[in-house]
Formats: sequence, structure tokens, C-alpha cells
Amino acid sequence: MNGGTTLKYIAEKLSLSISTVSRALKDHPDISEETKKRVKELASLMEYEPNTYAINLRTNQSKVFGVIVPEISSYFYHSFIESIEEEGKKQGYSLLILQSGDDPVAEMENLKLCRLNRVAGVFVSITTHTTHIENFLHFEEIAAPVIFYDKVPEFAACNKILSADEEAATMAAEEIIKKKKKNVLALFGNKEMSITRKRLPAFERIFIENAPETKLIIEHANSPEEAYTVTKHMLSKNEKPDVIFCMSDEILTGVMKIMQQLQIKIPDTVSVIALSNGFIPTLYFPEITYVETSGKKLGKLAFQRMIDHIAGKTFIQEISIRAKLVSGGSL
Amino acid sequence: MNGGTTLKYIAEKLSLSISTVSRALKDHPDISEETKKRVKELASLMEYEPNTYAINLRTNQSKVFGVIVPEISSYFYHSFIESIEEEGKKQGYSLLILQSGDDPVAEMENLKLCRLNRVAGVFVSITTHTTHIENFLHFEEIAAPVIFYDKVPEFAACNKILSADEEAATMAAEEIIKKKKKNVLALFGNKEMSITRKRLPAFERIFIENAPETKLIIEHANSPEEAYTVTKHMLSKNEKPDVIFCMSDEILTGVMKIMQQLQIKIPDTVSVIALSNGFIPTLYFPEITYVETSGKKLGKLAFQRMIDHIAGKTFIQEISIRAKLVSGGSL
DNA sequence: ATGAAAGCGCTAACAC
DNA sequence: GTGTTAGCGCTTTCAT
Repeated sequence: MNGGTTLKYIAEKLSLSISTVSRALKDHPDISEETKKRVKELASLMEYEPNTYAINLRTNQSKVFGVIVPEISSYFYHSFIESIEEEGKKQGYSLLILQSGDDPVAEMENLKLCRLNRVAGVFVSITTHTTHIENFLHFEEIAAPVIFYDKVPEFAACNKILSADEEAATMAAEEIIKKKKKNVLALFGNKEMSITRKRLPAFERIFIENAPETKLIIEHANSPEEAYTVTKHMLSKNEKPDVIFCMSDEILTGVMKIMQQLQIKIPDTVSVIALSNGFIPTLYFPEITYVETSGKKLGKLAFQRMIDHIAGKTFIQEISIRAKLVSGGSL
Repeated sequence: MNGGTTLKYIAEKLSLSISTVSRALKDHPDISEETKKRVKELASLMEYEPNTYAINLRTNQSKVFGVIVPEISSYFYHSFIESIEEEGKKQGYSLLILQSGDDPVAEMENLKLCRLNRVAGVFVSITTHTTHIENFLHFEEIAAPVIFYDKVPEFAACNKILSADEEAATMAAEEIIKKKKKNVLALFGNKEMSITRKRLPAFERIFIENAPETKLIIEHANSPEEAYTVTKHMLSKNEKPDVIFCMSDEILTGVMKIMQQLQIKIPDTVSVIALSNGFIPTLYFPEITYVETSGKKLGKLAFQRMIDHIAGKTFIQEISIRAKLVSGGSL
């Protein structure tokens, strides 16, 4: 295995003690230049690599971060993972990717795996059913920092890195008003979802405050199919919306399907605007105007917070990334 | 850390030796039922968890698989990862996800990381520039099994799990012929890519053999944008294609954009068929007919091969997953 | 049926 | 400047 070169082996070859070799490799000041040179030469010749597990055993820590995601197959989450991976690599960290599948039981098992792997820290987006986060808090006390991202516990005091949900919804609403749309169909996800609970009120408020005359119809859809159906229904009415707002990529895909089917001209007949992670809107023509909530940026921020935390800056923080309007021509 | 319960701790509490405790926990036949019971009770009370690193250190192996992907942000790869993750979890394996970004240097670094982490095996999709795979072969000799998937070395003898590229291209071609299309625009990716080199000849051959009268135009596109441009150009000609074949999701997105822009009726005016990993085609109306090359299935197969390999079935194999036609209404 | 001891590879406190 | 020793937590051989 691994060529199997160990400190012991090098020590024997050079008739030195193991500790001398260890220190030489670490440029310990006590060791003579001469010895250092001999040791390093042989080490590189033998392609010596320290045994990670021996080190982990001693330090009870590993250079691995646990990343718990509800599901990998979502543009948002894998762009998050990608970003953590890139940042981590620079500092010698690897990633343990764990899927919770929105199941609190799996989530706890994953947390346990993080403990068993003595991870240096955990990034977690909690499931929609996670109510108790004591386990995470406890984990943080006895094991390693926990950074919550995206789906975070609502009340507890902990490190949270958030998409700018309110800001994004606000920006979309403002853009709609700016474009003088009067008849808004706004599609949101499941009412229980935390992102819905954030995006919806922020969205509504802008209209109430800035354009109370707007006719605003709020609908909820739990899947692209539901979004399709709801939209189809609304478009069949006499008074059609002049703009459709989609809370997420998932909803956008459902809406766009019926738009294509009915061959509705965007933005001439009906405009479209969405909140998105940034890939889906570019698939259509015209490209859909959207407010971006980027997994990549979120990842960078979460990673930085983790590094700070590890470096001892253990104060609690709640950070949001900035939302960004990307104009596509659909509004 | 971890509540910190160790064998030693349990042993002391129970006035037993460490080895007795270790054996009791493993149901070793030598140990009396009485002792087993006492040990197990205390262990579960203390939430004893064996220290992974100590075990890894002794066994020089870990229950972790390395997964090297060119990029996480591709539906194909993350569905592959997802599938490996699910299968692995059942057997107690975790995943070390490494991105090569299509860079051979990063690829080698990732392989090294796999070695340092004493992974139980490596799944790798090589970069387009990887020419030497000695390192992988060497790794396999000294460390752990290597399963190549998707992008695999062409000539070397090694375990390969492949998408059914030829079969998929063949099926698409046959479907086109079956639908009596006479004027085919076929868009392929970069000529150097191994999937292009497999899909293109298989696709062409079917027409030559079964429908030589078909007018077949082959074009290459390296990006959605290029696919868009090429398609736009071809659609502006007098003799328009009656069907467009897209080698990949990437190309499909480019093609669909211009189709939407020109408001071309699918399949009435022009039909579309693609080879796909299965998500993108469902975004459009009508849904695009495609031949599926599923990352998920590939993952399952690759995982099974890995398990077999670890179980000692070290013979070399080259396996392809079956392609599947999914009808969407676009052809 | 149980215990003692060695060793996996590494680090660090403590000699000399 | 270099060596000795103990120990991280676990498994396993060899006693008893």
C-alpha cells in the first residue's frame, strides 16, 4: 500500500531515530542541516507521504468537511458543493458529501457519520422536517463547527449563511412594478417551506406599499406539474395576467412548459420573471429575466465563515448573500 | 470529542481487559454471554462508537470511495454521484468527491488524495487530455481497485463501465428512419471527444446501411452557442432539415433556443431527437424524444463492479449500460 | 473464558 | 542535535 514508506523505514535506512526523521521533515530548528538534507532526500526518493490516519488518530481531527445536502441533484446544491470543493482544495480539505433526501433520520445518520469521521466542520442545509437542532448544537460543542446554509433553523442562535430571499423577492417585485405590470400571477412553492415563508411576504409587501392598485394573485405549487396546471388554468381566464412570477426554478420549468404549449409570446403577451440559481432561465428564448440566488456565492461565504470559525472567531453570525438581477428579455 | 467513549474506558468501568471488551462487542464465541451482555449494555449506554481512524490505521483501509469527476455541475455526473452515494450508504461507504475540472494535473492530485485517504476504491472519469493511465494502473496494484466510468481510456486493459454510446446513437438513427425522415441535421460535439468518436460513426453507419437515400448533414458544435448558430444557419436554407439530432444535452439546449426563437413547430415543421441524461428534454413542450444514457444506471453498475472487485473478482471487464428510448412527442 | 502485549504510523514531552 | 518513551484506539496473537 502506498509504496508503504514510513518514518520508521527512513529512520532505519539512515540509522536515525523516528523522531529525528519526523522533525527533520518538519524543519524543526533542532535538527542539523546535514541531517535534514539526508532525510528529505531519501523521503522524496521514496515518495514518502505521511499516513493521514495516524495523524488523524493522534489529533482526533481530519482535514475533511462534511457537507449535508437535501439532494445533490439540484443545480443550487451542486453549485454549492462545487464551490466548497474548490475553496477547500486550496487549503487541503476534502469533502464528505452526505445526502439527507429531506429525511430527518438520514440527516441524523449523516451527522453521526461526520462525527465518526472526525470532520473539521459541517455544512448543513436542514430538511424541511427538522425541528430540533439540539443535536447540531451539541455536535458543535463536542466536535466541530457547524455552518447552516440555505435551509437554516429559524430561531436558534447559530451560524447561518442565507440566500438573500427577501431581497431577491423584493427586487423581482420592484422590477415588475417598474415595468408597469398591473396583473400579476405569482407562483410560490409549498407554504411550509422556509424559502416560501421568506419570499412570499417580502414580495407581497412591495406591492402593498408601492403599487396597491396592482392585481396580485398568489398561487402555490408543489411541483413543476402543479405549476403547469395552475398556470394553464389562470391563462384560460378572461382577465389574463400580464406577468408571471416564479419563486423557483422548479416552478419556472412548469410555467414555461405551458407557455410553450400555448405558444404565448414572451414578453409581448405575458412577461415572465423568476428567482433562480441561474441555469434554467438561460435555456429558453427569450432568456428569462431572473433574480439570482447563487449556490456558488453562498458556498464561498459559508466556507469563509467556516475558516474564520476554525481560526477561533467563534462568534455567531447570520450572513446573507446579495441578490442580483439578470435581465433576459422576458420582462 | 464524540463523547470520547473508548474500549479502554469500558474495560476499566467493567474491570475487564480491553481485548475482552473488543471481542464481546464483536460477538466472539470465546466470550461468555454474561460478559457480552454487560459490555454491550454499557457500550450502548455510553453510545460507544469505534474510532474510525484507529481502525483505518490498523487495516490500512477506509470505508470511503474516491470519486473523480470532470465536473460536478453536470446532470450526468451528479446523477452518477448520487447513485454511488445511495448504493454506498447501504454498505457503509462514504464518498470522497474530487473534481478534476478536465485538468490532468488536478486529476493526478486527486488520485494522490485517494491514496492518502486509503480509499477502498476509486471511480474515475478521465479528462479529455489524459493520455497516460500508468498512474491509475499502478495505483490499482499498490492500493485499491480503480473503476473507469464514462470517459475511459481507449486501449488499456482495465475495468470500464460505459454508457451505451454506440447503441444509443444507433437507436436514435433507427428511430429517425422509422419515422421516415429524409433530411437529417445531426449535431455532434467536439470531434476529439471520445463520446463523439463513438456516437458519430454508429449513427452514420445506420443510415448508410439502412437508408442510404437519406440526406444526412453532420455538423460539430463545441457549445450550446455554437449549436444555436449552426442550427440557425441550417434552418435559413432553402432545403430545411425535417429532423434535428442532438448528440448531447448541451447541444440540445442550443438547438432548442433557436427553435423557440423562430417559433418552429415541433414536430410538425421540424422534429427533434437527442441523446440525453434525462432532465433537459422534459423542460420543453413538446417534451423532446431522447435516448437515455443514465448516470444513475451507470453508477449502479460501476458500484456493483467495485464491490465484486473488492470481493476478489478481479478479472477485467468492460460493461455497457443499455440505452433506452424515451418518447416525448418531438419526433 | 480472559488477559497481556505488540504493533499500525505518527507526535511530543522529556531525557541526554 | 538526537534518542527514548509514551500514547492516540483498536485488533490480534499468544499466553494462562
